[in-house]
Amino acid sequence: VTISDVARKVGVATSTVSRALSNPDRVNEVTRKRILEAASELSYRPNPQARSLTSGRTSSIALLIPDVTNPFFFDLIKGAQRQARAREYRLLLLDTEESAEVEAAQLAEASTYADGVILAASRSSDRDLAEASKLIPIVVINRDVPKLPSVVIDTGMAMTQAMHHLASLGHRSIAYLGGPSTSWSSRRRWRAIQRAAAQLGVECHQVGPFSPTVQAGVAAADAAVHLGVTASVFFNDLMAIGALQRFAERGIVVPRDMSVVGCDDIFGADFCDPPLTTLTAPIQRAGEVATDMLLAQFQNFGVEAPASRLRESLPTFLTIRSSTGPVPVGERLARESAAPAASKDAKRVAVP
Amino acid sequence: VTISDVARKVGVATSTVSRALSNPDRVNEVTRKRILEAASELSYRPNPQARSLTSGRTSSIALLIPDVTNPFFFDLIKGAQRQARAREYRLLLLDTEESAEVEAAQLAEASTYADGVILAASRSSDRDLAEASKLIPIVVINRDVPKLPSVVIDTGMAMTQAMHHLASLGHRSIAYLGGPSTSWSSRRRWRAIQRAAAQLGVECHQVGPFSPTVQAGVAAADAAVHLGVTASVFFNDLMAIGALQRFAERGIVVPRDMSVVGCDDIFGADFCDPPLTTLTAPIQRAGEVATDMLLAQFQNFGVEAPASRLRESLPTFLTIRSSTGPVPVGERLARESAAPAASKDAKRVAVP
DNA sequence: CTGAAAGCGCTAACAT
DNA sequence: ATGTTAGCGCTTTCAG
Repeated sequence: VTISDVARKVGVATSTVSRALSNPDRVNEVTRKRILEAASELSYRPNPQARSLTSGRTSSIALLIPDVTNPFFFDLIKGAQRQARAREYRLLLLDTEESAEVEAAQLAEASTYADGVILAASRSSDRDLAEASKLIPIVVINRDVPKLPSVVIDTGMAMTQAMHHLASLGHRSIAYLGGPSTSWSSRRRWRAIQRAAAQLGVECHQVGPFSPTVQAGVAAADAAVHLGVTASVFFNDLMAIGALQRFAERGIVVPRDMSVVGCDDIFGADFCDPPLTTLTAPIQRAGEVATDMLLAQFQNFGVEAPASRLRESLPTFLTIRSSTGPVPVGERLARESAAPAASKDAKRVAVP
Repeated sequence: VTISDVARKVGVATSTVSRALSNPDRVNEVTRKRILEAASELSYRPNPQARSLTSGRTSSIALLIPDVTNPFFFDLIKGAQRQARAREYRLLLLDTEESAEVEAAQLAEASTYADGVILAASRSSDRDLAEASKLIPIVVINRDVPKLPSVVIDTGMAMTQAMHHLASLGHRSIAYLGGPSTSWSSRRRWRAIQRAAAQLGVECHQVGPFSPTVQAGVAAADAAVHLGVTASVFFNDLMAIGALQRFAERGIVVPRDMSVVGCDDIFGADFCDPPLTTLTAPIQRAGEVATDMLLAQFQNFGVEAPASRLRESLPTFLTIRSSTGPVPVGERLARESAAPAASKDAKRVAVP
């Protein structure tokens, strides 16, 4: 059942039916009513393919994600899905498998069947992204590319809070277990840590890179122990959770022997053992905002262009649970006498 | 850049280009090579909309899920996404918001832009599903609809194992905290429990329905306590995890005072406190299999029809962790004298 | 406000 | 093996 079936039934031209459906106000109210009625009687459903062939719009957006099983992205998907649906767009889910090449390929392909792309935690270079953005509107999440609209979850403030929290508990030597080397977020987090550490006069080390997974958290835990720190800040909750298991395995009691800080507050962070002190990120909101920004780019209905912002920054906050605690007094004394003039400079330690 | 640009450049008809791209073996090898070359020089990309307009195929399938944030579905999404990609299909993700109406609407719409639909944990009636399957090929997951291809995760065997496990630990009174009343899976689980209970001579009660969420697990925990059972089997891990938190809150030590069994073995089941004894389900595999079954329906390339199976059953197994343990001897004696002739019949208890 | 007509980019008979 | 010719279902000028 096509548009011409409806046209025939009503006794008008197909173009009138088309208008009645797409530009309701450019057609007489009475005829429109008759058309709508006939359409529903015939249970007519417009063919999206035909529509996009002429209009150029596909009413769907693509969400590119490095790994769909990473719980961090669940809420992102949820947010994007919800907002897309609210705006009558379809959501295509693409997994880039943590690979820049796959990402580029998906991006190019998506440009043929989607109106826009949301790119989460992109692994591509700025150059490639700029290039791709000529093909199709893009919004990046947790990434800062010149000229590209982005939404970033800003962990800076909360990370500073976390460092103060640790310092106030007596920690003087802290490790940052970093994420993938291609991760813009990880670099930012480390910078925030360094800054806070310098200000607080605590020693901090970066170790990594690690894959942002539970599995890698196990290795990261061992690295932290090897460094001899009393507190470890992990790139994300996934790693922190893996580390928690590893610490338990090695008889290292959290938080007595080691304080642990995660990041993101994903599903599970509140019920692991012990519940994780972490940086709570508005992930779902990020998905919604990104979707809105994307749609704003191709929905400028002559509206007084609200000068759609190019960069939306979402704040995080520190959630203190049970994985952080005070440094035992005995240990603190021992450490202080052993390292009377702890360097104030942040150090970078590589792990093979 | 369209197909005719390529045709002009090579000096052939558009149809030849089309063939070279779609039916490579129906065109001379030399010309095909020249066409492919020209295409890549012009960086030609076929227009999927135009293609589907004529061919009728859209190269995309839709995955309908009651709630994208439910971790159970993460792996399902992963499996479907992966397999779709491998078969060069796009995956549209649709959230039905646990509602039969939304599901029906999405299903109808999807039939206009997708080649097929995977329907996970459908909330619709058999009748509606049969109706919908006339519009578009459907594969259902965890559901049994006459004539519709399905993949079910069969928890029956593992549930029996779990009951044996509990019985061997001395439990004689067990609660099943059920899922949504529309959940086919929940009904099946209860049946398996009843059967095993009868065989083992243990008393069992069903309580519910509950929403399959952490939040509802809290309420379910209280219901289990109220029943005075020594072991609770939850519809899924989400509920079990919520219950674990509630038990801790109320000072009920798991597994000393209460044994807890979950279902699915989702992300988190292994690191909650205590780690959950649960029925491990091959969820990702289910997503892959469902995708395969769906694609098989419209990819019958004249192949000797392998009589594609209508029902694929995936086994689960019992994973014993730390949330189940023996009934304390004192308590067992007390119970036995208090209820010397415990009923062998399963009882259903409603909770307001 | 409505109709006629010309495509959008591609595929699929049907010819050759 | 390739070219010709119709469309697929819809939108969109351009005329009335």
